[in-house]
Amino acid sequence: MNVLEKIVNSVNSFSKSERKVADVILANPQTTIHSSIAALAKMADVSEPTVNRFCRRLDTKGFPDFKLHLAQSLANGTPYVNRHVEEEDGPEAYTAKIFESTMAALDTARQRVDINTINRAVDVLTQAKKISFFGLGASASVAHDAQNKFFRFNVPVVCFDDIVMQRMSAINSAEGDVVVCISHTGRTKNLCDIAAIARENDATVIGVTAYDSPLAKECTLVLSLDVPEDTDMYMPMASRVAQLVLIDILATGFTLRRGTKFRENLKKVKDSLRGSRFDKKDFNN
Amino acid sequence: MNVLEKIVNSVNSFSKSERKVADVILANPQTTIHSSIAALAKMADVSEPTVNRFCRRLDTKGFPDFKLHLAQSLANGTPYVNRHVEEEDGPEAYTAKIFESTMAALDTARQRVDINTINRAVDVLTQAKKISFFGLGASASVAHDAQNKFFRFNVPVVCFDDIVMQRMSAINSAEGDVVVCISHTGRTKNLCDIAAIARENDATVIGVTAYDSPLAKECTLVLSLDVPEDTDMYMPMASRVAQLVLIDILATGFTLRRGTKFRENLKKVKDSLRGSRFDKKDFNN
DNA sequence: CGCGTTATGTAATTTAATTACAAGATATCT
DNA sequence: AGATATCTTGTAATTAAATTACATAACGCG
Repeated sequence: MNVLEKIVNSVNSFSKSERKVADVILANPQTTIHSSIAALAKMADVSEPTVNRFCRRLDTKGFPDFKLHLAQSLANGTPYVNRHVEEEDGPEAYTAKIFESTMAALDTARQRVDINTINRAVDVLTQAKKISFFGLGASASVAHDAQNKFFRFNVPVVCFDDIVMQRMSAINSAEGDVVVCISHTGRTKNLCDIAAIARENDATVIGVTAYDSPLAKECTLVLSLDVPEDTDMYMPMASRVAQLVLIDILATGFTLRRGTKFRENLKKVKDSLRGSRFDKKDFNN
Repeated sequence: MNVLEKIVNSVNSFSKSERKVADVILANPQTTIHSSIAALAKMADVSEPTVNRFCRRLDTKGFPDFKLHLAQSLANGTPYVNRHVEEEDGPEAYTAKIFESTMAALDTARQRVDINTINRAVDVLTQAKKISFFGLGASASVAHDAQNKFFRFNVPVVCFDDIVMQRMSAINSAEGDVVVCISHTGRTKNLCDIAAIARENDATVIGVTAYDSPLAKECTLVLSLDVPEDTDMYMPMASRVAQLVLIDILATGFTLRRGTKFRENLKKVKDSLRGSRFDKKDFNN
């Protein structure tokens, strides 16, 4: 694990003064690696030995060794760490934290996602007679987004964020149909029911949800992300971004599988939007 | 240029002893970063000042600084870059590329976003009598997501992805109302109209859109992201993720501005979801 | 071959980091 | 509540590391 993450993770096992050191380092990591122990101690308003003890607590040999590790962390591909937003944060602070936490979450997701399952999901999707995306609450917007993407592929795709519609749709599903159920926790009862109903009717059910959750058990294929979420905010943020990226990946896999001539079809859809736009370049939405 | 490359490049401009130092470092770079100047001098069979001079020749402040640079080189930072998906990419390749491109986009967005505007947007939102989120196409799901977030704050919030509804809503807006228009390009004619109508009716219009676009011109406040987009896929991907993160930031700023007691209210909303869930831990959607 | 220039090493100095210890704070138990 | 133990933290002393200043050696060139 890299030192930056380690600091963030063990932030509660720190003492008051160590905490001060951690804050200063996290706030200006670049400055830290070019500072002496004395300078850092002064910035954090603690004594030099405290800084030293802080370094040792993180399993480094001492301050110079700590700086080395820190330098590597910063240079590494994962400079982003999940940092919690705090009460007294100003706009710069929370903006930076949210961007960084999201990037950190995506990095984690990338490492944990199972490529084989993705590949199989793409397989199933490309052969689907009909694709349905179901989500509730925050996951509903992910489902909508998925619909927007797959709709461009000229395949029958529906999306419902209404339990009754979802239920009706699930009951009417048949072999060859693919149902994608999206839920961060995988514990939304209604959605579990939908998944079960769809499977009883021989549809293939793909779950974009937590590993080992009740919903996961109802699915044919589970794409789990297991992204750490900032519970302080009481809102799904990073997890939902990861879900969206996963959808992007499925959509991309889909187009690649369908080949070049299919891509031309995509371009046609995009061009069709041009009429609704003001001139200059071309682009979507 | 990283230090390792620099050593290799300037290997012929070195003196005999410096060359010895370079050889030792190139042979065991990992060892070097954990050695003292004395140890390295001994390994290279030169004096300590020679090592020091070697470091300075490479434009570092001295030996410790050189070790820092070397450590960073070794961490071989593959920072996130926007890598385009290609026809022949397999599942691992396109999965990695999409994750990385998205992270790169977020990184760009973070650097370009204007904190002042964010702060002002949060200001306006906290004082809003009513908040409306409008988007079309792919941006509609971003608008939905925003609604889902702000709805938890117990403020009057609406979201329409239908031009007619948007239009009616815009016409009925009044001073103190805030309208958020979301569009990647900012060239969707219908949305520009909506923004203009809302402003004519004294609403504050926040645009989450491209800088200097037709839509931007109609807005009171413009939050531009200017994220590079992979045009090959003909789908908005990274841009929409950046928009979502921006919404997260606005929502976070909102809750922070409203203070602690308000956060308890948020928790209440979250807890209310519990009944619809299977047990174990608690979380959203 | 001798002079000037550059390269290198030795020893002194300075700077930085660590250790040892003591005082203060905090928790725990009676 | 008070006393004792434990954990934190800081001050001062010590040690280690790096840098500088200077001297000597190697090398190139007329």
